[in-house]
Amino acid sequence: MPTKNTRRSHSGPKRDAQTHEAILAATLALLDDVGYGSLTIEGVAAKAGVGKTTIYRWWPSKGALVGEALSTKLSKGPEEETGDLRQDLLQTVRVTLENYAGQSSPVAVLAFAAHVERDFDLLESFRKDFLADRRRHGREMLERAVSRGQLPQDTDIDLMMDIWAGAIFYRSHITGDPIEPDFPEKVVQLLLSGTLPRRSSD
Amino acid sequence: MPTKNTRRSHSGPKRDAQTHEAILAATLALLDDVGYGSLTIEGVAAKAGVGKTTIYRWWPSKGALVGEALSTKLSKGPEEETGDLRQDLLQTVRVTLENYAGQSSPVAVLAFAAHVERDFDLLESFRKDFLADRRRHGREMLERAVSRGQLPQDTDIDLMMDIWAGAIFYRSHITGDPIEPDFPEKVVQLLLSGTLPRRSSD
Amino acid sequence: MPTKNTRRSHSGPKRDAQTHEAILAATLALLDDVGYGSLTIEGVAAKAGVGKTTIYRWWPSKGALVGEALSTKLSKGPEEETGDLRQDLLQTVRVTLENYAGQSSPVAVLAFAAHVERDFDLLESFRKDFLADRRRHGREMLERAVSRGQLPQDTDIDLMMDIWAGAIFYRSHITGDPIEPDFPEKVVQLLLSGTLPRRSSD
Amino acid sequence: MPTKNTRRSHSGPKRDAQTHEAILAATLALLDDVGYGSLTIEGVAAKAGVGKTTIYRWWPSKGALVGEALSTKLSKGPEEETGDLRQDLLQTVRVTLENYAGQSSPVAVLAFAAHVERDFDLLESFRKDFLADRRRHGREMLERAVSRGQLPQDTDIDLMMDIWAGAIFYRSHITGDPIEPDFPEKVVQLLLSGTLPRRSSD
DNA sequence: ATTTAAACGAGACGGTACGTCGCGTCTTTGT
DNA sequence: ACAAAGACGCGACGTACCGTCTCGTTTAAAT
Repeated sequence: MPTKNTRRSHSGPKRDAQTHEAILAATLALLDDVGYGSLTIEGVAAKAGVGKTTIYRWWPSKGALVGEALSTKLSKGPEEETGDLRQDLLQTVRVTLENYAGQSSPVAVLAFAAHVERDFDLLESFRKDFLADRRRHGREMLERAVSRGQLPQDTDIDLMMDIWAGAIFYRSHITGDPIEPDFPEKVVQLLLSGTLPRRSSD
Repeated sequence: MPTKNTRRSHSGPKRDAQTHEAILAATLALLDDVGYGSLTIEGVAAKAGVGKTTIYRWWPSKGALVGEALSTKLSKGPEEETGDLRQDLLQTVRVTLENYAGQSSPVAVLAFAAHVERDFDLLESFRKDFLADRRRHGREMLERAVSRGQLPQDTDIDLMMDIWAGAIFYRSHITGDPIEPDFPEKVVQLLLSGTLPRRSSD
Repeated sequence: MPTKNTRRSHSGPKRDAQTHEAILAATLALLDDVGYGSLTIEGVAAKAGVGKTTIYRWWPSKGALVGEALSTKLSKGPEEETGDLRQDLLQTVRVTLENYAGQSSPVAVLAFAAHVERDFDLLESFRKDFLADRRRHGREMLERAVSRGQLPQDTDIDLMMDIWAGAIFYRSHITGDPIEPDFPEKVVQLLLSGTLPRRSSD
Repeated sequence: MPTKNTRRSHSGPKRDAQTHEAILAATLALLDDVGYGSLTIEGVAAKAGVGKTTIYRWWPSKGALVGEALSTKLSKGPEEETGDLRQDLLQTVRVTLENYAGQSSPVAVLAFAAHVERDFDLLESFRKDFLADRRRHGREMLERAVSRGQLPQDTDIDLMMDIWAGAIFYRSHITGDPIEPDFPEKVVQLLLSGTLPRRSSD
């Protein structure tokens, strides 16, 4: 069965797909060029060759616009799962690293998150849509590891995710220290075995 | 007739200590009320009963002003050290938690950090002064633990600090999930022993 | 003894005279160039090399700005009076002609009047200040003529003024017919003696 | 299936007479409500229940639309002529008074005239069609009076018309003074006999 | 004790961007 | 097929703050 078009009687959004994409592209370009704080709707409009009105018609605020633009860029997780906990964890950490510290406009995530904190509506959709989508894979992967007995029944999955995401986020945006290629391995090692020496083999 | 003027100023540039404090206090108050993004120099000046000029005389930018205001609020670490690694770590994590997720204006930290990312001069002093001051205690505490043999020689101290600070930062500012009272214990436990079950007692 | 505030009447408007004049000049220039309807505050600001804010600080609306600009251009009446009714009337009609149909920005008067009709505050000041100032001379001149017996006691002075001003206004702005040099004489002649032939000499 | 649609129009361009009238009616209604300056095409379209496109299809500009709307409201002159100059003049002045100062949307005439001054095409048709139509009756009436010897051969008919129309226009739109019921009589008296006392009877 | 130079409050200034409104054109959609 | 509905690029609106710049007025230090 082809279209199950849910549009009722008529009209619908009627929005111009090309224009829409031009706006998102201009937004991402300007995030790279000038950063979130200096990004202006007028600037996006000019760069996209579009009227300001068109932007305001579809996005209620700069935050919402940037949020959608970032959504199109950030991965929701690796595609495959090996069943090997350490390997799967490593894959997931690497995706997070790419999302939060990759070369292309990662800086904006911080400013976007900052902006979002004061905008309740946007905060809702940021957490419900954006974040939840990107945490789902990791959560399910860990849940499977628990059910397979690779992790204890009482494992705090949220804590694990906050630790790896937080470490990446904090290092890349707050301390600014370089993130070495073995950073994901180290994080995974610490997550699994901690820092203290083990009596027996690891 | 005794002066009702309590001013006592002296050193270097003739700046008025009362005025200075009124500005910082107004800044902190407005951070709480309206957030970093909506904080304006004009607003601070009005709230402090001060001319804009006076603010611009002493701080080059909104970021610098907020940075100094936050510095006066955020702790540099616990005063004492027990020598018990787990206890000392717990104390330090709790201070970080208070700094980043305490009730009073913690939100601004995120926005401040976001702003700072595009302001190179400010970024420098933020990392060299503000952050380094607040990381020094934890680093030295961990270094002592290593030298006492409580932690392996090759312990990645920066990684440990990024993990606890990042977890707190990420949960309080990004996911927004509640932080339970046992959160520091859980973080410390994971930092020390990881998630995997140990063969022998922990 | 508390400080008695020595500030009493000072500060005042503190406005920049040069800027003020540049704005009025730019306004008059643009009235000539593009007309009242197409005159924009942004245009005036740009031409005067001034921020929009400065204009809005001192004038509440485009109408008020144009009103003041026109006030500086339009004469309040001839300086001298001969006592010869026909001559004095002629002088006054000629001033009105120059005001309403002179080469420099007379067109704007019509549009200004049109705008003013929907702006009650501006209408008040237009009639109380602008118009009254420009009608005073004619009214007093005619009153003196009445008291000298040159005109009947029951002369309707307002009607006379409306007739000559209206004729000029109507011809120059509504019908657009050319106004010949003898137009003032013809108006004065009609005002004094009407159109019908007189039994005796005129 | 027979149409229950009562629309019947078709001649020339296929324009819908009902729609056309609805637009003109909405235009007049909005002229009264908000005035010429605040009248918008979008407002007319909304009030008439019509698409903007339809308006733009038939009228090139707001001025043209208002011009046509006003044309349908303003009289071209009294129907009968008595041959008594004073009476006929009085009738004509009264019609002009009703057109320019009557209760229904007279204000718009001024604004329309103002707009028209900068729109050359519209100005042409305003003067050639609208005005000429409404001045024809007065002109012909006066010409007949001249040919009957009731007025001198060299009477300046245009001047007479400008004087009564101008006086009405000026008083109602510029000075704003009230127009008493005997205003037409006074104007006619002055037009015919002037202000100066006559030696013999009037 | 008086002078003097700074720091101060106030706020005007030239600007930039805001978010809104209406323009006149062009496209889609439903009857 | 036509016209309503309305999206579009555009330009001006009037507002809020920016950071700079005079203005007098304190006020503490150096005469």
